[in-house]
Amino acid sequence: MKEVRVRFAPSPTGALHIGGVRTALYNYLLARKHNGKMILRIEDTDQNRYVPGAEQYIKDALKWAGIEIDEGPDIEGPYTPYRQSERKEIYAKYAQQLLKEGYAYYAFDSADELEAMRNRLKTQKGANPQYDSTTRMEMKNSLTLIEGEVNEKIKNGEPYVIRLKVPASEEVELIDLIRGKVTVSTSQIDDKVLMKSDGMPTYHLANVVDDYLMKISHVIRGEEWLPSAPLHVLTYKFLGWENEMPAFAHLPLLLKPDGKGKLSKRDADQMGFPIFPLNWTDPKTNELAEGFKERGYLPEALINFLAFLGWNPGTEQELFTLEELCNAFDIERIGKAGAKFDIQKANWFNQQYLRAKTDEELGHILMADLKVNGIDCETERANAIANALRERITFPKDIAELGKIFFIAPQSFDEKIASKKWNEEAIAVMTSLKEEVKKSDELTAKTAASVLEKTTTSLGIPQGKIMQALRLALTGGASGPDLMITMALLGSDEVSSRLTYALNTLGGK
RNA sequence: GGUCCGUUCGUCUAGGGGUUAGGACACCAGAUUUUCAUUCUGGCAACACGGGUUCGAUUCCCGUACGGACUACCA
Repeated sequence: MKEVRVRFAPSPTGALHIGGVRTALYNYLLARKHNGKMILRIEDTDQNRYVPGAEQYIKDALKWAGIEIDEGPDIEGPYTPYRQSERKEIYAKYAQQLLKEGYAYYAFDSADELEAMRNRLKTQKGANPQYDSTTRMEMKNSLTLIEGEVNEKIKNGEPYVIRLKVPASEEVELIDLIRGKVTVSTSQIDDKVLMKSDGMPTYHLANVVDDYLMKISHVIRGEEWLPSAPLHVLTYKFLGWENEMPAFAHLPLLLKPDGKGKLSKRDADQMGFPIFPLNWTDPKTNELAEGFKERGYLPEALINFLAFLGWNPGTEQELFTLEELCNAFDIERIGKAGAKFDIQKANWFNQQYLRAKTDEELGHILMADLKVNGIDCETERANAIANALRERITFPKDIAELGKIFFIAPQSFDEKIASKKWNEEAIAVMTSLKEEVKKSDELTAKTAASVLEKTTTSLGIPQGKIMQALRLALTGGASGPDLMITMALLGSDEVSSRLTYALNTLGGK
């Protein structure tokens, strides 16, 4: 089998979209599965849309996601350079070849002239106005102008583009690994611009030339490229590379969570979830878009989630490490239909991966978060708190959020619970408990339980009736980790003082 | 409008000519937890529609509907 070489070819026009991460991931998975190579190619042929920092962002994002690049802009490889803007002459050379062999032609039409042509054709019923075999002879190009005129214009520096001369009516066939055979008539394809007037190639020329030169074996890209894929096939043929053509796989799109359509930043903003892997500040508007990373998503969780949006292993295993994904991945098992982006499922994955961490790892996160707020905590205690909280967290920040009760005594109390549970019985138990608790110097979950039991039985009050009140007094809230563990973590002095405060504030004596 | 692609629970999906159409998320209920969460058990819930082909179609074929992508000197 031919060496598997795949490429992820983003355009540095802004932050990397989450859908782009998935495309990169599928490429990476295929490469790793077959011990092949993953290539990063920067498609920066549109100088107008170039955004400084975007390329670095893309690299950083892939790195964070765990997607390693084997060849790319700053990783040595046999087919440098990997930035298309640095390969201008290469494309020009192949454009010349096409020109010479009659597969392409010069065109001098201005933007206004093109628009006029489209407007003229639009009025005709059902017609699809395009620059193609039916219209090219009415336009200003090397097919309609005499040779001398063409040379003159070029010599005079008149702007021109090079267009592909698409045959009038031929069936172009393409085998897509996901969709099977796709057939399109060339009558539906227009004479696409290959070289722009600024001397840069368009995507259509550049991707074909580079994929061929870089010996790409599989082109895995979004479904939005499917309509132009036949054009690319045609280009391979005209360049004489039909036999070396890569295999194509067009991925289903990531759709909006509700309604239909491609997932966009707007949707994400509206639904309150990120769309970019990392924080991104738009250099034009200075607007900051929070990334998945900063929001607290673990890369392994996001990757696992993304992998399952459009692909599945056919087994009932849901949790996959990146390595397991590499082994299990199979293009054949990619679905055909678009997948709606359900952030709840992503949250679930995040929870799974977060819980799988050790107390030490979680404790470390807690300590770091506390430090930001000027709170110090010993490692051992942080680990114990992490352990108590581990089943209740979805994001790393939840540990500090839920764990702050261990460092900050409640100033106020949940009124609903207070009115419901803070009664005479509760007051009696708390009053007694605050004294009893002081007697045991080492408060553990076990001793806390026995002290509480002793107190309640001596007062003849069932424990269940005052548990909520106790939690309220200790934490100010109605939910949290195991109460006995909470007491142990607080220590007898703190328990006692919080009970005192609660009695003073909520009433008692 | 034209071209291409698609359509199994609310969501991600498995399956595939004869199945009680399976799993996961979410949701709901019960159990456990002397509290909330966790956990466990259970429940709700799907083959877009119409024609064929066939003994039999959710599965194959054709239409229809619906949805999406594309339709630039953007990628």
